[in-house]
Amino acid sequence: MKFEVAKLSLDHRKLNQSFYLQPTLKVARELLGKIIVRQLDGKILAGRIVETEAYVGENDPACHAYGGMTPRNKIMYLPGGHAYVYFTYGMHYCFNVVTEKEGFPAAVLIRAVEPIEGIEIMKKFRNTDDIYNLTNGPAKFCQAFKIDKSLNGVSLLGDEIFIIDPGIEMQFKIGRSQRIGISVGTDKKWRFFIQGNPFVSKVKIKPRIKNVK
DNA sequence: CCCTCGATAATCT
DNA sequence: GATTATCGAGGGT
Repeated sequence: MKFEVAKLSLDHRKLNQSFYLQPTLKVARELLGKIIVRQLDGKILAGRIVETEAYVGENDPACHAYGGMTPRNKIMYLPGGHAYVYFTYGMHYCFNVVTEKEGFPAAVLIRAVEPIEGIEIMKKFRNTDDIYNLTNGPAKFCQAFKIDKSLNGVSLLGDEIFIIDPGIEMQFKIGRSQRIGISVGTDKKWRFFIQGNPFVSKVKIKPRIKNVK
């Protein structure tokens, strides 16, 4: 049947665990151009990853694992190749790819993708027809792909959500900047994106206000 | 186009 | 009690 053929093809190109066990900054860069696939009720949603951010270990003050393990961040301590999904600002989800070996808490935040398949479904989930506003932000991507905490901790080698190599050479320049929306760790340029791609998020560097009474 | 601000609740201290 | 790896509405330019 049609669905099985598609599934076999996707399995063939699925990134394996050794990819995710690599250093987080490398994974963050190499995820650019890869295709993230969500299977939902027999339907496929897919998009090209165009923007990522790295969060690396207990010494990175912007990483959720800064200061050690908590109930929320324990998924980051799993071996690379798991999904880490968290809830923030009282209404949004963010999706991360866990990286590196078991016990080392690190992950890559998927900040934006370019819609490829299932675009009409994404428009419904996002309640907009503007294709440039579907997936150009970490919480927008989650809403478009129906990602919530039920995916927290699932394996990226499974069928619910995974990443594949498109198998064709794509030429692009990688841009980098400090990470977005954080108040610490702003000295690290650990945000990566495909330069010139129109589906990259609109950047607003958060103004630093500290010690204000 | 731009910028400011409010929403809204899990999470951690 | 404070903060938050965000987004969209609203109003000004």
